[in-house]
Amino acid sequence: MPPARRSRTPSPSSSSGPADRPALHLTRFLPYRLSVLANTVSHTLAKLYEKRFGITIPEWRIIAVLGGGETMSAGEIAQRTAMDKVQVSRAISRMLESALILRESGDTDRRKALLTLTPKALAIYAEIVPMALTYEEEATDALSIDERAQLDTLLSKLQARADQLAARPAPVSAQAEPVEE
Amino acid sequence: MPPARRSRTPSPSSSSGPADRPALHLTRFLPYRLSVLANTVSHTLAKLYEKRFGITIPEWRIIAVLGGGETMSAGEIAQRTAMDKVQVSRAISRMLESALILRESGDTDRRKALLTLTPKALAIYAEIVPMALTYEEEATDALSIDERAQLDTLLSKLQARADQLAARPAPVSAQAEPVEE
DNA sequence: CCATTTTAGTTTCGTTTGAAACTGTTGCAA
DNA sequence: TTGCAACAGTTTCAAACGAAACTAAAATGG
Repeated sequence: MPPARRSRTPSPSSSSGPADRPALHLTRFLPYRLSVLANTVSHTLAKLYEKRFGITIPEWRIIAVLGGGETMSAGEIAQRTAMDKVQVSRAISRMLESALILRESGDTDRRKALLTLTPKALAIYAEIVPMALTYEEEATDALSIDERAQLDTLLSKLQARADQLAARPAPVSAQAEPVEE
Repeated sequence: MPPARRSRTPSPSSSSGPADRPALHLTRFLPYRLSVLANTVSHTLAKLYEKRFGITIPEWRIIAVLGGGETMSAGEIAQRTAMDKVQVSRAISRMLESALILRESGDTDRRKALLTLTPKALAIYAEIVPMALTYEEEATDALSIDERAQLDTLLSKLQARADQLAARPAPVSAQAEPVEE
């Protein structure tokens, strides 16, 4: 079937009629497409990581940011991985159990715990990074050099805008009023 | 700060040394970027939908595909929304409770239930679609016409490839062996 | 026909999630 | 100082999730 163009501005001339209602095709709707794509990709990688290393995506992210051997606090990890502190806290306790991470409380500030990867986790890092990069390469191997650059630009612009829109307080207009008209 | 280029192929000349290890910066890693972006967008929309209409994203998706007034089965909805049947089933039972959907069992095949939106849901549809399109417009308003076309192309290509990679059975090589060393 | 398999959808169960409450620690200000 | 607000991180609780088991109905085929 043909891609069925969306009718955002049906025609300035027409004054009414059912065709005037703006239509929405889910498969052309950006948030939907992003969600499905990100889901597909994450799910594939999650299975890969789980099968090979027995770790989850949050754990992988932590390994990714600590993989250089640095030490940082849970809060810093949260920032760098775009996860919230609850998620980080839980991932860390799993990693403590599986001896992937080392925690020692800082002496200057006993609230902050200093976290470092164990050699076991560093070994995973060494092996998982090429695996992740290979996946990324495969996912984009149908794209030209130009397209990859475009993708980079577009994702950055969209993320910046999405952050703005997320920060904006809910639009003043309609709030929990019953649907009228 | 400069975009910090990734060193995939550090230098063909060097034979060893710590700098040879492929590095990975999460913020440059496509799956991570997609996940964060999709999350930001979905979260913003979810709050919007919840505040204004008291519905969740799965419910919104169902409304979106039935919004034209069509009738279809749960399975068909699942296909069109890329949700699995469990998710659809649960969303439908919520919608039955809140009188957003009507279910009548088909006479030719009593396994399939025919689902239709109630007028209440159609009213939501009429109001939510412009809202969704406005969000989409705002999210992309920093993009040129060309860039929007590029985005469309890129998302389609990436999704197609991601689907292939997801369908592929896990790579033959390493499976659940412990990391040694 | 009856038995078996397939299909549609629901339920169950264990896990994951996110928001909010909570604990302990530090910084600040009266 | 001590009292209070801010901060780092954990726990709790209820909702949401996914995989697998389950129920019911239709299709298949012997």
